[in-house]
Amino acid sequence: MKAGCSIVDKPEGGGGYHFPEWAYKTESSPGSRQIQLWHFILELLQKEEFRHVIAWQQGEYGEFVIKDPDEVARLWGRRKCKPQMNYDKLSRALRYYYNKRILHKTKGKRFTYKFNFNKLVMPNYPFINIRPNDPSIDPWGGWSSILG
DNA sequence: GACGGAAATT
DNA sequence: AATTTCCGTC
Repeated sequence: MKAGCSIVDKPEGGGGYHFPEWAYKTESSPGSRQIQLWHFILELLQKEEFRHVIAWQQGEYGEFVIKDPDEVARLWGRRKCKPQMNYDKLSRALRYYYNKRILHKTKGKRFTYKFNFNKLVMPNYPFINIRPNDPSIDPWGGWSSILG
């Protein structure tokens, strides 16, 4: 029993959006669904209220900047019930995504990473049809029209 | 800050 | 398997 930390994950910001059931890992534990870090990142990127914490980088499709590493780590730690989470540990998890081809680092740019959309997200996760709230920013670069 | 090995945790 | 934790190295 983890008091104060619900099994069912709630999206940050209290918005209505969340990934469908099958998008979550259901591995061993029968009742527990664990959100993936990159799902969480996309969730934050989708909301305007977190624009000062993490946001899409204009110009490069799929590239985002963590403007407030401590806050992102705090939010992630809250979601996963890991109060001791920090950017050092969160970034290690992001680094494991390099070999998995989910993300890669934008070298030289501080706190900047980029999703490998074409390689993994689009082919395997068609449910990701979220749109940026700001029309001037289109991280999906043309894919949005295909996704509808 | 960023990287990645190693061990622990869930 | 996907992190979380810890840490030496650059």
